[in-house]
Amino acid sequence: MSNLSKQYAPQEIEDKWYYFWESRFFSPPAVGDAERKTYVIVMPPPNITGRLHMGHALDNTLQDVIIRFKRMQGFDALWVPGTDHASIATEAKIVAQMKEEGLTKQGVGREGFLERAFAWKADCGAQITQQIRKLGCSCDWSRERFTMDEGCSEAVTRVFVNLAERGLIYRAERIVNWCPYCKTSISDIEVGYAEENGSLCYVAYAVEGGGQIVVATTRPETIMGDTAIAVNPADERYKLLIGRTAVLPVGNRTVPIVADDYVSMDFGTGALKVTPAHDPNDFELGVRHRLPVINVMTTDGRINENGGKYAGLTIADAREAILRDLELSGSLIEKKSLKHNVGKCYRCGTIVEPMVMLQWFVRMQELARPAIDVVKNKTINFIPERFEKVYFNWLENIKDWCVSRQLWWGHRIPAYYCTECSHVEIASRWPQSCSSCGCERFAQDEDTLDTWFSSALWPFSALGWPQEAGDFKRFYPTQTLVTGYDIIFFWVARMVFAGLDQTFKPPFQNVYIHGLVRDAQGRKMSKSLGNGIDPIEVIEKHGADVLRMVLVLGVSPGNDLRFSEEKILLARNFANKIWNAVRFILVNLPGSSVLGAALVVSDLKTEDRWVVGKLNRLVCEVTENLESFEFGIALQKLYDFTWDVFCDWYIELAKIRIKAQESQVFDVLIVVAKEVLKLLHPFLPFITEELWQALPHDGESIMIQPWCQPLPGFEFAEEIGCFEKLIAAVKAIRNARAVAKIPQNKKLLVYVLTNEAIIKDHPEIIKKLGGAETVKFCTEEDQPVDMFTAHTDAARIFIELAEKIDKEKEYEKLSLSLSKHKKELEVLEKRLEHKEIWEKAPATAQKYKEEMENLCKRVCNIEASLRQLAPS
RNA sequence: GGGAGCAUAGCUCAGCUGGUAGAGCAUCUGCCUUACAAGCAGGAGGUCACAGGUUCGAGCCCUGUUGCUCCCACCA
Repeated sequence: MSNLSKQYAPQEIEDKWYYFWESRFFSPPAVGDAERKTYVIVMPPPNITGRLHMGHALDNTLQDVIIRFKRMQGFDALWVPGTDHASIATEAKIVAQMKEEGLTKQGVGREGFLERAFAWKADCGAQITQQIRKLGCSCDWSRERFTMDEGCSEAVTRVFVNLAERGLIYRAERIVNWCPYCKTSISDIEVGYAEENGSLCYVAYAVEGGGQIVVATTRPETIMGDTAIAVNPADERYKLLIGRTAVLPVGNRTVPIVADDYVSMDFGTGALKVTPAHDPNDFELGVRHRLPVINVMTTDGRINENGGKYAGLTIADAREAILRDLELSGSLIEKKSLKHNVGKCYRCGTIVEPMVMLQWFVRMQELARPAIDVVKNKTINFIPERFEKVYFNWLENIKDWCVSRQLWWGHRIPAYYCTECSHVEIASRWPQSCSSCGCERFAQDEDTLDTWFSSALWPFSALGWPQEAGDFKRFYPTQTLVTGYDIIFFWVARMVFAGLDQTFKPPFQNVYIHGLVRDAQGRKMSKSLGNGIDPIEVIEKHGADVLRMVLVLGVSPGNDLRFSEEKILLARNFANKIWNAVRFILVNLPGSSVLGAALVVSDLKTEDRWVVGKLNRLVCEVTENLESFEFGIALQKLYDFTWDVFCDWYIELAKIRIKAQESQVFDVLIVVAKEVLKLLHPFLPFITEELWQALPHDGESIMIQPWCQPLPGFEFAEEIGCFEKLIAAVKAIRNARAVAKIPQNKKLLVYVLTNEAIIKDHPEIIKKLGGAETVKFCTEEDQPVDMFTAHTDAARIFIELAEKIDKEKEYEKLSLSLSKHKKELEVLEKRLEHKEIWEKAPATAQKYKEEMENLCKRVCNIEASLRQLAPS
């Protein structure tokens, strides 16, 4: 089989192999051999809001690398794929889609809306799973899940009911973040703060019985919601006013002046208008002083009927109108510009309004504790470790979680209100009768749950929980979670506490955190910038392996990654390199003989031992790197070995033997190539499969080959060092040629003076790789005098020049390099002078000593040459 | 206000537990050597941000400084 094209064409092979694998190897049995260990990853489910972006490609590539590696290591490796209903994001998309058709949510009704949503899910979900396939992900599609499928929904209901029974879920009027655009409450972490220019208005309130009090506010439009003015009890300026009442400058209502430590005396005037309905701190203050709560806003971001004459205005308009009125009435004392932070909805960017509303909350304090502990005691490891801090910081300062959303797309809250007595039943099924009044008519809560509520259960709900048998039993808890640092709070922390609380086990052992994919300029890829690169386009142009390589090469845990055209070329060239290396073997392969046989030490030639020994080291290193999630380093080492050791040296060496009709070299070529392909397979699954299949092989597929093991007895530590002396000699010749400016196509006459057998025994290697026509070995006595000289530790090399050398120049040059080497020697000597190095780092000391010896030899060589050249 | 990350060749970045600074691209020189010009060989290019400290030895550890980025908190 040698009909491979000169250049690698991924388009022709990828789909073929994917479907070959999918039907055979992705799905480990639910009831397995007890001896076989499992390794499980549950895929972070992509939102069904659109196409996959580069972040998904990175996330999934890393997971596929791990899962393929573990599968080859002999684990029953399971990777569960799925998609997320992404309630708020998806609902927004569907609303937008309906708007184009002139429809509204209310118009089509809840049923009609859900019908559309499920159709959207079917469509978008299928597209996403197709894209994941294109990437080459070896996940088990027979176990594909969706956060709103029957099982996951059951899990959600069950957890909600369970938490409610234990008093960990409650419904209450609390201040929440309201997005007037999405028309739903959102949790604290779904609000992003950005600094904006605003103004701080100083507004005078008349005090009953005379005088006035001036407050500073950034939100004059909420004055109608004021229910107090607060001052610090220690503030001498206001001591006499505490307990009196003030009159609102608009609307004429009176409010008490209260004292509270919360108020800082040095901000503004030291007096604070208290609006419990629209500010979290004011709400707390209101609770302490039993202040009434007056909501002045509607859910779509306007002033409501409590706002009197301003009712119906948008918040921005109301602010202008009130300021105008305050100015007219003389109440507006001053307006200073002030930079302050404004909260915006994570999804749509609309300014979020804090509002008091009746919502459902999860009591977090008690749930957070165990989640902190499992990371503290290393039951769960973050990679890199530093993200633990972020995690602890959040959980240690946790606030209750608002989980109800005023949306339709999601898990409907399993709370049922008795239509007679309003009693609430929380149950997994529609209740039979009211436990309070006995009547049988109920209305279910209209709200749905925060999308992250179901995400929190994903590691176990995706494995079949609450069904305890089957997949859940065999595969839970999982081993590794791979995700980005941007969702540590949103998701990771919540999975940990939900898993511990519901299954009594941590849901995973390792949390591998990766960064964001940025563009070539280092900017975040985003829709608004239009700088996003579609992973599928890259795959179509260059193949999935190239995309995967770009994403893994240079990736390091927790760090962002730049994506550039330059890297694509690097990866493409590498794919082409391996392709051609194997093609070289195949086109030269002698026809009939059985090749790629197991290697026998005694049969191996010196360069074979060198390459096999290097491969052995590579296997150890790459395995270690993969075990510790150092993917970028592992791939870099594979790149270096493949290109430098295997292609540039070993294949070049093999050519000599192929020309001599030796067939045993093919055993080594094939064995090394296949081992490298196996090591590369987790990273580049398609090309490695294609090439592995093209080489003589046993077995169905590379993806189920046992992972490479270092071969005992094939370390060849000494042989490697020895052979590298020969390499150094060849390099010295090449170098000398370049320095002497002899073009490549001109063959050289080379003399070599050496005591090393490895060099003396391989004139053919020096000829072929050094570009020499003739190689002659000489001794001290008969060494040539008028030739260009180069030095290695082990040899002195003379090459014939087109012109006679300038002895003086040559002498100068050699003297220079001699002094350089002597300086190096001095440095080493100095280091070894200190006794401590021998005690603390004997290996290093030994290395230095050897280096010194080599350097000494080289210095001797140069000195000898100098004597030859010396003007008499 | 609190925390984190980054600063290494012209550019983009690697560099694990301290042991003589690496890759790709770009650049320069020479090669179409029958696996690959998406290639081969060779070269040039670095006070590892700055200042101290620990150590026989620091890109790596400690302290401080500067610059950039991010996250969290949110005194109206």
